[in-house]
Amino acid sequence: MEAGREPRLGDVAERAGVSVATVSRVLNNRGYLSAATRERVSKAIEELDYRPNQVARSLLSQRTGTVGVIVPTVALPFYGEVAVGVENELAERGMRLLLCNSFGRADREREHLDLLVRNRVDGIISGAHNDPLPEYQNIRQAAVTIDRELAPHVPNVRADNEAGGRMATEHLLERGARRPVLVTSRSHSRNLRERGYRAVLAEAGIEPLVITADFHTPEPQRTRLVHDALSASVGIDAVFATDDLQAAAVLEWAVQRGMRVPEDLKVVGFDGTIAMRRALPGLTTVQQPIADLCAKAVEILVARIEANSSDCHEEVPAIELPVTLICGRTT
Amino acid sequence: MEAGREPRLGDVAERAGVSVATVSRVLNNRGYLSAATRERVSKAIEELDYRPNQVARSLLSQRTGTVGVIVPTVALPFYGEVAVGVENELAERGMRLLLCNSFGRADREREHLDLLVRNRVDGIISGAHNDPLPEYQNIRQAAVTIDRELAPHVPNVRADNEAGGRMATEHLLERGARRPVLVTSRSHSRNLRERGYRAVLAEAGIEPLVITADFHTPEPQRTRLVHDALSASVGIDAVFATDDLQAAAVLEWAVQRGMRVPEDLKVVGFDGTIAMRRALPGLTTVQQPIADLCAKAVEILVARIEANSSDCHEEVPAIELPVTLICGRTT
DNA sequence: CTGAAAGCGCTAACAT
DNA sequence: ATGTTAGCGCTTTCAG
Repeated sequence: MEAGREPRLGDVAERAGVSVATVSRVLNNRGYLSAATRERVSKAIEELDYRPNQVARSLLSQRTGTVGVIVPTVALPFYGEVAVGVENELAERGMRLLLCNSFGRADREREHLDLLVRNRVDGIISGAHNDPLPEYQNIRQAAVTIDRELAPHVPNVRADNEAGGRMATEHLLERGARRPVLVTSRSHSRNLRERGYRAVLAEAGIEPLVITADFHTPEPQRTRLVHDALSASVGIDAVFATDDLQAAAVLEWAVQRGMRVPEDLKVVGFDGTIAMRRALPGLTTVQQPIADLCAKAVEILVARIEANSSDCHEEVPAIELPVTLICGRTT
Repeated sequence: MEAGREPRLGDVAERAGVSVATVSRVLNNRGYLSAATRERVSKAIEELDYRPNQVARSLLSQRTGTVGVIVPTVALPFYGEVAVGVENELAERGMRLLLCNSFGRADREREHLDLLVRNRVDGIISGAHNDPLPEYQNIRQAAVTIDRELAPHVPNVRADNEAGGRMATEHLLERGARRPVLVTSRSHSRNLRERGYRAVLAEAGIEPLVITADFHTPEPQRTRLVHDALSASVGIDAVFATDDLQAAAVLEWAVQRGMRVPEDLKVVGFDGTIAMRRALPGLTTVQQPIADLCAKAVEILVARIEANSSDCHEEVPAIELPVTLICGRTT
């Protein structure tokens, strides 16, 4: 065998004194093999430190064993944890994860999508956070979203956001809040955390107050946006922030104004990622079951890959997993 | 063309009434083409929404355009940001990123490494945090590490950790600290942040005090470890934590003991990731130039891939990039 | 039980 | 200027 080159099936065959077909058979444990050849081939594989070329296998099998994951950015703890969760589930199945950060930019997501198709990934998990791309219609691979509505026929796995919104708001009222404000990324009727918040306030006869600071606004503008809006509001005594980083901005505002938490201001966040729980252990938050979300998403995706039916055109209801309120010192 | 199948070069050729070679030529813009054929082929490509099969291309070109990234876990902001930085740099070069989380477990890293080789990645960037694996010797692909010593001939890109340790410690002394403690993951002579800390204390004639809580200890044991060690020490008035999450644990300890920060206890962290700066905007920290580290790492890796010389066996000095002290309210 | 050969989708000689 | 063909490394009939 020539040096400086990855060993091939032929190298193993030569060394073991058999044909490539035989080597392939012991590799895949298929067909009848005499114990003697099996032994000799295994030894040759070992000695050459041979590893099958997955590229060649993929070309033949029409399966890459690779899944593309598109998220805004794994630099944010929630998406980082999602990537980890998905990677774990895939690894258990011997599959791999191609990482795509879209930064909430449609053009980036489009490019990534194109690249994933060219690389013939078996499936795509999207947690991107911009408006649905029409390009998703043109692709043949299976797709599943995490916490995102993409299209009626694309399965969406998410936390029970509305229940989470209700729990957070009810909790604030129970702790004596008179005027809980919502701080969220974007306000609209499909914002389920907002819907939970509004439902509870409606029941309590309290006027809602919503502050928005888009997810993808660069710092420090976003923090400034939140702080200014909070300062402009009167009689605020509690905040439900729809993610923990927004909650952090609220806490910072309170510190700068010399307000005591929770006496003067109560705060509840959302997500409860490992990183944020370590950064702000005192924060009351609604924890998403991220590992479960990922497990479910991968389970569904793999099932669709194996079904291989591009005719998955029926509508599918969203799958919602339960959240947990974690009480800290901020309420 | 048959339905439900990705279009192939042959489908395009048939539609355009030319041979596959001609289609390949317009795709790669190689050789002589008449404007007319070029036109017709482009039209066929467009109409079929044809995308070249990268798997087939890789098999032929012996290049996958894919790089494996091994980190402890992108759920932690520092590694999440590294993954984003690397992905960005790769995307600019039309390359892709295969994500591997090792969780500090040697067996996971070994499995990932094996998988990456089987997938014939062009190169590997490792930021894993356990002891160097001997398996790295047996692989032919180019490798670069970020903030990790792997082997003398593997380039290591990192922040100037020692200078960072010095800056943090000097800053604490300037602010009036008498007894700054070091809280770190593991204490040893190659811990450069610790070295910086010790150097400054030696110059000031102060006895160092080092508390360790391993990076990979699961919660809540790690936090408990830190808190107990802090409580057991007397006369502490300042802490240099070698990462921001450790710093958060220290801040939490101070809160629980009713200590004021920075009056009773001054704290400096390390990393300064976007997520942690949002979570704890008040924290004084030594910021790593993560984007620059990634840019440098990818630049070196790509150069080595293109050199294609498996004879990169010469020793290479570590590349250190400057850090920045960010002053917050905790000092 | 094992080997020879076709072919996965593409590119690059080599022809014409 | 374009077509024919071999071959990238592997799996899988089909023979023997």
